[in-house]
Amino acid sequence: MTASSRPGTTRLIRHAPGHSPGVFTSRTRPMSRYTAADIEPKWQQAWDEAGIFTATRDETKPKYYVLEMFPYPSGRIHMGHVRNYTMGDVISRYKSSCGFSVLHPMGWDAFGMPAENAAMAQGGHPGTWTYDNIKTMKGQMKPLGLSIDWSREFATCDPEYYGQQQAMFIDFMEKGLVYRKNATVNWDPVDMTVLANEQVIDGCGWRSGAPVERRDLTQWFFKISDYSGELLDALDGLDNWPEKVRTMQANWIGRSQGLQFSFERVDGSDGIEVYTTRPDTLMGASFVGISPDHPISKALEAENPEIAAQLVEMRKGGTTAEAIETAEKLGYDTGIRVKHPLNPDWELPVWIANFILMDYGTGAIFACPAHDQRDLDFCRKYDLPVKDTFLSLDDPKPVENEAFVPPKTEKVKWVDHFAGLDEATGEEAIEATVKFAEQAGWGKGVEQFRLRDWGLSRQRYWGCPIPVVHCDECGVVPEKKENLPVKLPEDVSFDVPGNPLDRHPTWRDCACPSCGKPAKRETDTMDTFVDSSWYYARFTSPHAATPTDLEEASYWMNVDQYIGGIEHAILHLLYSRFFARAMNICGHLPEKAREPFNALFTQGMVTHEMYVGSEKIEAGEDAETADGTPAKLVWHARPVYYYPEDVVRFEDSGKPMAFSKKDVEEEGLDPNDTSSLIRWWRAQDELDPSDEPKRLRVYPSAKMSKSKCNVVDPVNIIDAFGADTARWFVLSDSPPERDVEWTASGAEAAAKHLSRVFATAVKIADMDDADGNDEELLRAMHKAIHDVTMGIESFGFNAAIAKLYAYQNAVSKSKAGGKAQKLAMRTMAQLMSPMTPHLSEEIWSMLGGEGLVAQAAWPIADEAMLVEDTVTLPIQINGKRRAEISVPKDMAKDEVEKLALAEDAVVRALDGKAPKKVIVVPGRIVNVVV
RNA sequence: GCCCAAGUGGCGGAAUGGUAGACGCAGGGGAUUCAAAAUCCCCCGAUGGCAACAUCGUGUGAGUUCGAGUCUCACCUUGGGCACCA
Repeated sequence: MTASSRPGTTRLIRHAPGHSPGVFTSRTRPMSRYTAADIEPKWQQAWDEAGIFTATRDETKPKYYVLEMFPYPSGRIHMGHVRNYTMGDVISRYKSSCGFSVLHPMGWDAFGMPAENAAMAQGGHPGTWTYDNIKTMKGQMKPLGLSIDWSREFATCDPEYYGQQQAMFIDFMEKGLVYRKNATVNWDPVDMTVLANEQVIDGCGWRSGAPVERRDLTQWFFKISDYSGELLDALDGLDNWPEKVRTMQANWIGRSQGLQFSFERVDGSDGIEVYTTRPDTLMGASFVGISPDHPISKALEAENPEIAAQLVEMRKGGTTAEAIETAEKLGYDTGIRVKHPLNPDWELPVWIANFILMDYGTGAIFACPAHDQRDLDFCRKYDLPVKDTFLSLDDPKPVENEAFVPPKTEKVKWVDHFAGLDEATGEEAIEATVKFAEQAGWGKGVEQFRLRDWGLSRQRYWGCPIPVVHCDECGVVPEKKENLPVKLPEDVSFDVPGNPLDRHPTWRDCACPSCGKPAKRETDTMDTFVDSSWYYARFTSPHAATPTDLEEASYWMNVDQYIGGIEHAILHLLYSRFFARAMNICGHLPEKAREPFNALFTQGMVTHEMYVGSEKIEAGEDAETADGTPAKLVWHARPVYYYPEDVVRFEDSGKPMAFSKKDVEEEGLDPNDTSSLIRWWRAQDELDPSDEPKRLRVYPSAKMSKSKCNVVDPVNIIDAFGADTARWFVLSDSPPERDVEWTASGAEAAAKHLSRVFATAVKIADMDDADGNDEELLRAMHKAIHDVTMGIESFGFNAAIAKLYAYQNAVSKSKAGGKAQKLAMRTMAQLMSPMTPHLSEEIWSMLGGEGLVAQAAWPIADEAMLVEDTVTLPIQINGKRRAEISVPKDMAKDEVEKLALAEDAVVRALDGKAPKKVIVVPGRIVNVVV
């Protein structure tokens, strides 16, 4: 019945008439062995010719927009890209099979510093570097067979794109969403540019890593802080975002509720506004503190050199985490006195204190040392009074050198207060106090946010020019929209630091859009995060003459599934959420797109073992060591990283061993002969255990990085195994949100599996269409359909792949008739097609599938086939499995119970007594309690 | 310091409150081969036992439940985020 498998013989490959793109007929060499290099280009061409990835607006179908975070064109794709885009591709292809009209675009986040750095280092123009890189990377991505609509591709450095960004900037200006102000900014001394607060990490530039300096500059800002409350509240609705990302954004926006009020000055001049989240501790006030950058501090500084000197000292403090932790509290008594709002006879001193930030709240506070550690440290240092306002109920002792700061939900006893009960929680007391102050009219409850406006000016060349003009007569005027784009000049040099636009001989010169007189262009360009804040919207109409085409945007938005790295949890995603709102206000996006990403998935990294050896190096001849020995006699080791391909790796009793391939070959050993390698290594170990310079240390799971040499180039993998293997591997093994460790054996296992599937398909294609013995296989098929579908739907790609392994085992062992086997194998092709699209097409056509598998409707599992007629029920005794019985699936409960109680193990356990209780869960389990 | 997430074999990891360890890797045994590679088949948590089987077992300790990897509380460890934000 089953035709014998004859490897090496050619086979006829059938395909349905009428569904044959040209490439089908050109197929000349049916294969018996899986050769990705032959299969993959062929099907990519077939997809191209059929144009199946071109997104088309089809009002009769539901739409689905899949987006992966677009790449920076650094020059080469890496495994992280492969993993990211493969996940998106699985979703995209799956949704397409399910009947959705899918949009799956790709573009380039192309502005930014590296292009300028390259220009500085090796000459040339940043644009040339960027577009060359894009070409290379696109060339590397194409072989992956991604279902991307390349007709929508753009780079953010295309004038068509950034021109629309400029148009939108002008719209934002009109709506009051952009403004210019003089501000103390974060200046990166290496990149010679300004950074947003979000881009300063531990006091250092996010890109350069250099400690950030403070500078006063006139800068452009987006009014993102107007949306603090909305951006925070809307997080609750983002059910399909990772909890982690929502928490990070909520912390970043940082809402607090408090009381704002003014301390009247004893000398009658303007009062001092303060903000506090603990107004209930007002009776414990010790002094009023103002920031060194507070207007009062600045005024005093101008007239008093002693204060000026003190302030220089106070502002010095570093911004790094350790610096803040160890920073000493510094203060200066201004001599100013203010009145306590509840008792005009109670005077408080006003101190300038280095720990008070100007840009949070009002830049001024009242200090309650008993219940705030910072205030307490300050008061102890300058010998200011410390007064308890409440005590612990359990341990009511006054504060010494540790402030008493219980959770706001803990009930405490109040010793001095003016509103609320004698025993109350902090929360209750705060509420009562705010109410009291508002009624008395001296204060009001306010909401404060940590989020500040987004400074977007950058003093760089390779970015989107800010489309405004500075006119002596008219001031700052937006460029006319018909003059857009304001293009970057081509003739620039990077031989000196600073902004080439500033020193360009003519680029700045222009006519004032308002009065027509000679004027100067703005030379700042936009932060590159602006470019990535709306690209998802542009993809819906990438060639429109306006930023978006509202009709297209209304159809395609929102992004149904966004996929990217966790590193963008705050910056990019917060800015994009703001931009979507601003674009809605300007009419570029529909109301529903104010929250642009319906679902977000953050994928893990691809890691690889790291191989580290050491090299003994001689110190410089002139150097001397501490004890005076000439340095050239001193040896020390320097870590040396090895590329995986230069390493011979094997395991000795499960312990990973690695040696440099060069060393092994010099020893005259065969790198593939593990047993002699182990003998060699063990012998070496016994002879001279102290000297093992040749053995490399193996560190697992390090993020792939060029400097650590633990990179695997996707191009090499595709050359060696094919795209389908690379795709299959990055999805298997680890859950997508976690890191996946790239291992050579894992990649080989993936390749082997695909070969097995192919071989099974070849064998089945040769069978005749006989019936018989089909039941078991059909059940396995429907179970696979069910399980794989569930896996994809829930982002459990690794689980879906495991089910496909199991299904392959079932199919290859099946004794069913040819007809059933062919159906089973076609279904295999369909279920695998989101992950391994090329191999799936090959198998599909080999087995007479109609058209392209990429266009076939996703199979639906028959529920009836998922339930077995007879089930194996485990029998538990007191919750421990002790036996099992096989029964018809719908056997009555008491029948099952009778059978269970007759089991040997149960009889033994009962020892003649009656069971206390018997639980029968139909089709699941029986538990006997004795 | 505050907030969040995760701890399961030698390894990556599966498990709607219902047979813990699916699937893969590594390892062991066998078939095929002159031999090897490739391929195919079997075994593979720990302890005891020739075996049937028994006992233990999902970071630690308690709890809820007929039944807990899964739910609750406390703790430990690791990873991540925030942090002089009043």
